Amino acid sequence: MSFQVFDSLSKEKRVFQPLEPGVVRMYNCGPTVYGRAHIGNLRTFLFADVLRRWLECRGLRVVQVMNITDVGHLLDDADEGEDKIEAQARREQRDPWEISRGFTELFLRDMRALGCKEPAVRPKASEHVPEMLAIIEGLLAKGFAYQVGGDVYYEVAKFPRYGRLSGNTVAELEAGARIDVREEKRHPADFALWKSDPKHLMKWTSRFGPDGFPGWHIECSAMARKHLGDQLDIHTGGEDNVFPHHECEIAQSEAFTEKPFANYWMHAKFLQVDGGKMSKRLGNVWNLDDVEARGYTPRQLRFALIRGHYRGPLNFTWGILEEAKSALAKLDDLVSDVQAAVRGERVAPDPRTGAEALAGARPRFEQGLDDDLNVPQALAALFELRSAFLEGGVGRATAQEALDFLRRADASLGVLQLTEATLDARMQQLIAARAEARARKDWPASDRIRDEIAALGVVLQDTPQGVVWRKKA
RNA sequence: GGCGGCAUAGCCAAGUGGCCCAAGGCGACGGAUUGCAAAUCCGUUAUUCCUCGGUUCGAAUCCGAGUGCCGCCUCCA
Repeated sequence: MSFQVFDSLSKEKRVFQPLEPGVVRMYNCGPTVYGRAHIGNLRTFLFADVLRRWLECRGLRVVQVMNITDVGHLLDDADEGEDKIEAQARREQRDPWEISRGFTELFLRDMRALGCKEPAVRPKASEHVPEMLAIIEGLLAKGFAYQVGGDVYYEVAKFPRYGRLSGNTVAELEAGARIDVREEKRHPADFALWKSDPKHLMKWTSRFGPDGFPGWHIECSAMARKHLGDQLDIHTGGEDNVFPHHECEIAQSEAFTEKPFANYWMHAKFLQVDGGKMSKRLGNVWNLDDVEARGYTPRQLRFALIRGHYRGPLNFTWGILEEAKSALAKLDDLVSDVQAAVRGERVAPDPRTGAEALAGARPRFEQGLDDDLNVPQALAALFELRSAFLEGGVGRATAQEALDFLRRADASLGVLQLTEATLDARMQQLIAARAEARARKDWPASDRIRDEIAALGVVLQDTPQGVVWRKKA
């Protein structure tokens, strides 16, 4: 079976085939660091992380590039010109560079907390201005761009494929006619490659003047090209990036290099909160701190956000997080039961017991992820394995193989807890003390100790085979 | 107004022409286990896939119409 991905450009599932055998060049549209990443942002980046992990599990070397947009993301794409980071800086009365540095730090911390693997490169827009200017010059030379005073615009009419990704062709944009006409532009859909404005704080000198700064779309074209070359295998982003951002990137990059830009475009569906768009007004723009303040761990959030298919809508509520927490605890139990069986605890007499269930779960898991990252399918395989082991038991040899499988499952999903839990001396003492109390049938004392143990995060179960303990996340 | 997506049990969520009287999860209910248990286990929980037509030997899956919801076109992953 081969890995299939849904390509939003061709709008069909296609077998994934890297341009260079064995290597995947992947560009993930990263955050604009003018604010704290919220759970909607996080969903998109978690999708990119799972994608990267699965490609690696399939034996491919992934060169993952995720940018940080720290300059150039205009508030208004129709170009009136305030930069989002500068706007935030003005609100906070702080230096824009300080704003972007601060939120970049927070973003990286969130990514680490959520178990996202570190990309090979995290380029910053502000450090790629010369590369952007090089593309702009090239586009001017080829006649795809034109200069008006200190501004440079891309002329969409010159690029016939404009609109292929989003369906917003030049003709349809005219029909829609919601773009403000700016006198100096030749067509309302033309977008800025470079702007000049003396009031700007983050600005660069170029032949277009001393007060220049880049347009929003050019940075990704420039960074992708610098770090991955003219052609990428995969380009990802949130669905809101389809238009205008990615449409414009294609126009810039392909006009400049005369080669197809990305072979596969993958877009994660928007996250909703309480059935609608999250909004500052409703106060439901949650971030990782809010989630933790409610008593949930980053790992639980990760599970909740990757549990559904990335192309399906996800309606976030505190309820689904609670649900995710319960479900994840069951998977944790599966892991610790298998680990115990590997140690020879609570194993079935026949070492091969459970082998059939494992033989069924493994391909189901793989086929799920191979089918455009069908995480729900892959997870179902894990839950089925759990039921089968509980019902029929697991032998020691099978347990060892199952543990290898779970390691692979975790390598791709990043949500399991595979480090073996151990009990410290104090905990062992408490458990022994409780056993003693139980032997004396001193139930009040036994229950008191059990509560104490529970408060320390360990749950005890009395089974016919003795006491089983589990750490609860 | 233009472009696009989605509608499956109480809830979340796979499946996209026969393996489906529809996976998996959460919850609920019943039972088991237990000194007790909020812990654990077992069982039950959609003859049906938004509605109405159509295509087909056969449709949740294809086509048409309708309804509802969502996204983009303006900030946003």
